[in-house]
Amino acid sequence: MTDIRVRIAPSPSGNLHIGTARTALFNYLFAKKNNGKFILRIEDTDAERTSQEYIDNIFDSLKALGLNWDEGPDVGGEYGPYTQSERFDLYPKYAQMLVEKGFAYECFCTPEELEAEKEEAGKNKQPYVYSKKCENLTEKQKESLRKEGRKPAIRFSISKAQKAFHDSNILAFDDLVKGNLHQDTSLIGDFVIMKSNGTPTYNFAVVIDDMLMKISHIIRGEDHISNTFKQILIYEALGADVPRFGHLGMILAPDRSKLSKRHGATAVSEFVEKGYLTDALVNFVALLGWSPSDSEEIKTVDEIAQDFDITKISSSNSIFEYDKLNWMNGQYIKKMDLTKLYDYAMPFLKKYDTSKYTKEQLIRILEVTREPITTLSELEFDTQYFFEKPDLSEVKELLESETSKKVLPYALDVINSWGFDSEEKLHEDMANYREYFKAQGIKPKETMWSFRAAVTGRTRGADMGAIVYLLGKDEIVDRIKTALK
RNA sequence: GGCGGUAUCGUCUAGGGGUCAGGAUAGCAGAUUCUCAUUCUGUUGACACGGGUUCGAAUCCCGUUUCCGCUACCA
Repeated sequence: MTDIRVRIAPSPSGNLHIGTARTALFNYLFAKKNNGKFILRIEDTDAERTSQEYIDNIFDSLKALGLNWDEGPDVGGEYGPYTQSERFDLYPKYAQMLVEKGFAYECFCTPEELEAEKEEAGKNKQPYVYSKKCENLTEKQKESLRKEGRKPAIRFSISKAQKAFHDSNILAFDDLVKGNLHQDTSLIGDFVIMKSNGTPTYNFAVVIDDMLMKISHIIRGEDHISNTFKQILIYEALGADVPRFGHLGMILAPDRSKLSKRHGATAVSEFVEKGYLTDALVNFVALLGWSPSDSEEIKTVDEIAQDFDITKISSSNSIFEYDKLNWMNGQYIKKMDLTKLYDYAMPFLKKYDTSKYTKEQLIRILEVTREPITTLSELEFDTQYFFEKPDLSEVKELLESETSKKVLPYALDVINSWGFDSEEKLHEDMANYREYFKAQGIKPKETMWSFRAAVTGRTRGADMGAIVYLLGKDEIVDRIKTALK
């Protein structure tokens, strides 16, 4: 059996898209499950849209997701270079080989001529396929065209390849996720493989690269299905082994359109900026199409890899809804190691002067505020009262209530006896404080509402004992006094 | 338009000739807690449609429809 080698080949014309991340994940999982190699190739043929910033973003995002590659531009490998722009000298000779074998030919058509063909087809309501008028040009004709100053593109002859390797017009292959797929290739026009400027087109470059990099399985989005037929024919014409293909359904926005900026975040890095954990992101995105054989949905990438079977992936599109992502992210936040949480959370607390607390105290703050949150970005609001005086406008009414008028002054009376040197003691003291009013018919809940409102300006939040402990006696007294004014 | 793909709760999905069509999330209801949070419990909710085949179809077949993609000298 040949070595399993898969790849992800993003084009650095933007930050790493969540959809690309999912494709990368499935490739990674497939490689891990089958002891294969996962390869990263940067397809930067389109120089105008490429930037180093995007390349870095792709590297960083993939790493953050834990999708480490075995071969790639930075780590190298046997089949480099792994950046397409560094491979430009490779393509012409393969194109030439195809021309010599009769599977490709020079095309001198101008954009205007091509445009006219298309218009004509449109007028007659016929699907457009290239007319092949350059396929049988004589040397003489080519020479005179060249003299006119025309630079030829190279087109691939679909019909010749199809005839050479197949009995009918039908080209079929067995897709790893979709099963048998087929297409009448007489409906496909001869497409350009080398542009007149000497650079390869996508469909040609991928085949050459995948062939040279010995890619055994190509797992990608179903938007590539129609390209697959063209690519298979190129492999065959080149005399290369045809890899296995697997086409994944797309990720759609809730309105069933392509996931785009107007739906919110699209890049992995944007999700991270919004407070999503890469562990949660990767877990969530795996569940779009894949489902675990047991009922446990929260799993690490390694655990998923154990259970992964490309064949059992859903072949339909799936919609990206935040509901479940949010829930899952919350689960990860709740279970996260506290020092790790500290590292991840601090960037979201930039707005505040955190220097008045020790690292241990800050960790405690995070520990007591993490429970209800869904994204790390909520931390800014939820920890606000630890760093700033509370805004009492939202709880004005509550503070003016009868309960508050009894409960708050009394707190001031007894607070000196509270055990501020330990959180545990404070909990007891506050329990007694609640009991005192409970005896007077005020529910513990109500007592705490007033107290919490005075101290934090909120009606809900972290454990009150922890808040009082972390803020300290003087601050609490000061806040209650302010609230009573 | 042509070609290709797709179809199970709102969403992600499991299953698949005879199941109360299962789970997760969201929703709703209740319980616990100092907290309209968390957690826990319960609950609403689906086989796109029309024809076949069959004792029996959500499952198999045919057709329709939906939605998605492709239809470049972009990738």
